[in-house]
Amino acid sequence: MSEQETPKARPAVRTLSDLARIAGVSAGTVSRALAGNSLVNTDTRERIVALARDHGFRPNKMASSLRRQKTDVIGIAIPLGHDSRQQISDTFFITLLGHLADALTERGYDLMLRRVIPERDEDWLDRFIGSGMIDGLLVIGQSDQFDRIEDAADGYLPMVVWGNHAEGQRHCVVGTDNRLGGRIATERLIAGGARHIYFLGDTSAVEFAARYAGAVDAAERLGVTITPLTSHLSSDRLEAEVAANLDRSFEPGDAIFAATDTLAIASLARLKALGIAVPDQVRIVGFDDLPLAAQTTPPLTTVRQEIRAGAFAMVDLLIRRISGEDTESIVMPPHLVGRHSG
Amino acid sequence: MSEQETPKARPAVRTLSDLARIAGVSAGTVSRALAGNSLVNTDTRERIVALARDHGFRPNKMASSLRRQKTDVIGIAIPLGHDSRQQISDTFFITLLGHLADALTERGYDLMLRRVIPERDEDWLDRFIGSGMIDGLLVIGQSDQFDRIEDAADGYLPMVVWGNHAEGQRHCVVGTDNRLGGRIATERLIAGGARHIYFLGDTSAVEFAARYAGAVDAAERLGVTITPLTSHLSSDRLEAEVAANLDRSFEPGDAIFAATDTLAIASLARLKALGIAVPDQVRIVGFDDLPLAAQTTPPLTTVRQEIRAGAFAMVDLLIRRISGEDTESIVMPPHLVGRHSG
DNA sequence: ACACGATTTGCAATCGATTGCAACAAAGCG
DNA sequence: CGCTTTGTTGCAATCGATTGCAAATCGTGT
Repeated sequence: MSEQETPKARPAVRTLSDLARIAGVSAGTVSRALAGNSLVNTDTRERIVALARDHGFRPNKMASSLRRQKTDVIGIAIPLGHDSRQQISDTFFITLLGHLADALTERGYDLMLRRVIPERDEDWLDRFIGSGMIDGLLVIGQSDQFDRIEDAADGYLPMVVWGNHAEGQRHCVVGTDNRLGGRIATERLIAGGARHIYFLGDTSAVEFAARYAGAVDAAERLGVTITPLTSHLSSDRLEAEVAANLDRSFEPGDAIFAATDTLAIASLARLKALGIAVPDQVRIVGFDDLPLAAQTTPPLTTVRQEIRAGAFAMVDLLIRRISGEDTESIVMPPHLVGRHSG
Repeated sequence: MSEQETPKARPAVRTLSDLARIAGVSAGTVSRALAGNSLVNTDTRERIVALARDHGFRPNKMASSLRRQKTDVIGIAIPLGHDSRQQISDTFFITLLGHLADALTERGYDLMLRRVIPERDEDWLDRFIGSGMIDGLLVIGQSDQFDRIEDAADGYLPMVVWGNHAEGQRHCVVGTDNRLGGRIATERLIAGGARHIYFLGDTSAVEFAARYAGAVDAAERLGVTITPLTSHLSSDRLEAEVAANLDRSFEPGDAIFAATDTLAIASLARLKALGIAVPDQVRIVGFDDLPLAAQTTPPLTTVRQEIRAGAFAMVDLLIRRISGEDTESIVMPPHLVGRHSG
């Protein structure tokens, strides 16, 4: 077994200079050859490339990054401000992350993921930016860090944020028109006969606050009562909070607008446990249109966000910002997906 | 607005030398001061630390990594071999990723995520390892890359893999005893009256193959028929494949063992659409015990994997490997969670 | 007053790849 | 044949932080 251990017991080619010595050229030439630089003679280049392959040589990325002042790595920060536990597992964020990974990989970037708990680390944004490890930064969700993000954006161009767009904000954001989404969800409920709407969500996150604001717009305009109920997204609290919030007597005309499909699905489960029929006794509308939303009983009526398109837009904007352009934000329209829950 | 733009229009302290000049010391001293090295005078150190804070100075991590030959970054590779699209969104993998992020952050590591499509990139493992960007590597799922992982493990100690453990394998793995899990799932179905079991999953991934093997063990021993049906996990194919696989006439005694809760939940939805009652006409058992499993109708009977414990174990092993120890694999026992679907 | 030890600081090499500039050779031109 | 042009290659500086070793400072003991 240990004698087998040396199929390639060569001195190990670790650096450009090692390879250069073997090839009988200088390190500079090897560097240029591997970079496909046309300055080197074609024969030389092919010989060097072949040698590199044979010896399994890979240039050290740290050294390269240092010299070029470019890492080909994009940072992804997930602030867990208003909800410090485990928001990373929220299906929506994860789906977005998956698509971002797709888009970035396609463009030749690696991604460096960092969970951030702003309460414990005031300095998270500047630290990440200043580390020199990343060429650009994507922030997934503003959480309650809107102001800090604004501050950072003043001095750091290559940053794009997923979240809500506010009038006159300075950082570049991609997201859904949350207020409009809240409005159409609420209008749907009211059109279905709702007279009293409970909003389930955590309004200290700006995205959700905007959905709530939209709901209030519609409710007030149409003369319907609306009551906010705070429910967090962290998986360890979600069920209990939803249960507590729904432990009330519902009357005809009551309805629920959940800030998130995750919350809506938990509500569905809770109501079933309580023996309350959806949508007959209580109507529910969610937000996101996760794949799961179509599979619940009854299938969930929800407001769709275009996650994949959003992810690709974020990457596109970021890359333009990296090259110096000061891009505008993108606000995507939400679409109501009418199914059977509300 | 643009006049406001310079609240701190100082020359910008970007390097150790910049700060050293301001502090009136040498770069070496600054480096030692910021590292908390006791060689420097306490007064000097405090002065330098304060100065660094005032100027928002952050040492360049690339330079540091290069010099120290240590990056404090752990790579996480997600091979999408047997299922190239979007496996990253599989809830199980994502949950694992979340916990890994927790554990690594706690230990002071950053994480670099890389989706890998081995078909398109033969060299993915050595490339990641050889890049010099990471101090260690976690691989989430062996997919169909078992042999390649074995090869790499011979020459690279700091690597831990989530997946299945095979007799005599050389790479360090953390995972559930999939074969045993498959067995107990199947025994449960048979105890409930099943005479013919359909296995839903993709046996080209070793983890799932082991679950199937366990199912076959139990079925053969107890004289029950078992039929494998190939269903992939990628979100774009999953529904159609499950639908196609379940588009058959079920007879009394038929049951389904889904390799994954995700598949089980999709099956539940499909059977409901077909008007087939669970568990009265067909019993179903899943695998993973995702949070969602408790919320389906009927609640899903499944085999639980301890994801969080597994994630922390992986990180623990990895860190010991980074410091040179050659750790053993960890195989965790699966637990049947009996609910109502099977 | 001098030597010696303990602290503290500076100097300069180092990590490995990249790249501007100079050097050199070969080829083209008058 | 001498001179310019084109094509290749080497040399050495550079990115920014770290660290072994030497040097400087201060204090103390004799």
